Amino acid sequence: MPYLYDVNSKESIRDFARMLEDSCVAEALEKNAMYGGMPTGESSLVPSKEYSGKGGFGQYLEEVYFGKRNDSYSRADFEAAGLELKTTPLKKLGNGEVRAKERIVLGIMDFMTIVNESFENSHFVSKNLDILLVFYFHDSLKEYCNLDIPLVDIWNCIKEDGYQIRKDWEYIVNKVKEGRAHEISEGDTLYLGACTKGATRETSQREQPFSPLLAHARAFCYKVQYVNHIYQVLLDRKQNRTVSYVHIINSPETELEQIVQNKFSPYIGMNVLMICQLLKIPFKPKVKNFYAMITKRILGAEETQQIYEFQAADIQIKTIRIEPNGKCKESMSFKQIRYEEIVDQEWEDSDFYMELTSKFFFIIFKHDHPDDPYVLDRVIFWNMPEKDLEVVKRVWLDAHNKISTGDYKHFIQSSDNQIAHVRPHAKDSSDVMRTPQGTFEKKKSFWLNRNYIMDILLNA
DNA sequence: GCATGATCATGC
DNA sequence: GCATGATCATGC
Repeated sequence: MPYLYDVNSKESIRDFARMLEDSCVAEALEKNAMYGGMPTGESSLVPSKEYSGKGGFGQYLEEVYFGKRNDSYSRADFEAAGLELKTTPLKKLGNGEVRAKERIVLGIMDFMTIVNESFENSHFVSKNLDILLVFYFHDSLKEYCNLDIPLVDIWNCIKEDGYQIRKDWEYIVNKVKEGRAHEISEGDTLYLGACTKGATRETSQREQPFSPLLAHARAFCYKVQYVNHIYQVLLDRKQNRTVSYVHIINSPETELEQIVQNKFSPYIGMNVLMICQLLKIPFKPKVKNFYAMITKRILGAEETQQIYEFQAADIQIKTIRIEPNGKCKESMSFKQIRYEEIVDQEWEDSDFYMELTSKFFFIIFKHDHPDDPYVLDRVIFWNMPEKDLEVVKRVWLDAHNKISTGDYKHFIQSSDNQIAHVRPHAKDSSDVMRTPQGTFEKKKSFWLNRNYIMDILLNA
């Protein structure tokens, strides 16, 4: 069969794939026909079998657009060229901004053999060096051939972010080496994550080499935050935009956490007013990005610059205030619950899970007297341990089930001591949101209990 | 106008 | 003193 691309050339495959950009499969095939025919000589948009579910669009694309049959999944998609095809869905937010809808799953981990691999010679690197990304707008009402494809490009994570990808890989593998595969969490790492694999917890338990405990089967993935970053970087390149970044990690030896601690250390013990004076930023603690701005400046970025790692991993900067009694005052709020969306979501694809498996950067202030200004006590990086995620999963499932059945009155409360709770988060009590039942209910959010936040600080 | 980080007000 | 519901303030 004549291909319209050279199966041995990444560039050729990419260029062929790029005819999908700002277009859709149906349109691109028409364009291709004008240039000399279909990739396989076929002219049908109808695949040999019906594809559906996760990965369905990818399989459809391989057959209908690239003229390949999906007979094997373990081989690289374009084996001869060393290129892996990944279709990745996007969604539009209410304000029109575009976000990745999901993580990109990169292949399952074998706990038993991975402990003998080095990063350079790893299965991960050999399989995922170059990935051909086809970003499309998720739309369950459209046929695959009509899905909008705004961006197509190759991502080489080693070239772009090699130092941190390597650290992430080694962090995950080290947990297996320490006999702690069952404690791996997607929140452990910045870009490369370890997401769970398998339908249920019960059927997805695997043995690990250095512990008798079974661990949840896991796959490497690009975390959803990193997928957002990839999309943004590739889009900026396509549109010839340049963004000014300050990189914290610039050699294999640099540790994000260490550098950040060093940069913050001169400011520990100072009150916020003094810090603002030194950094020459106005003291406006009510401004929404006030603490993000302080962080940026302390880490050496100008107002118009971004800290690369914070943006690429979407590290959540949160301030915590400790009162004279040693306790923190408030619970920590998260995004409001979209009642109509949550009922269709699985826990591990939910907004709350994505937020909780981000890395957190806590800026902790305290004061010894209610009238004293807050003093910077310390900063810590944190991510939620796997066992706590399991608890929050129950809170989420409870909310998920209650929303599905139309019960908006009996969510898990702070006093239930389940790490997280649900409570109102709105402009006022008339600020409501549509539900799957077609009614309107007060806007609510998930919150992390303030007791839990205090426990984190005590143990950190 | 809306989302969200922050904080208040009430009542047990 | 704390949980819970409610609301404010600001940026985009």
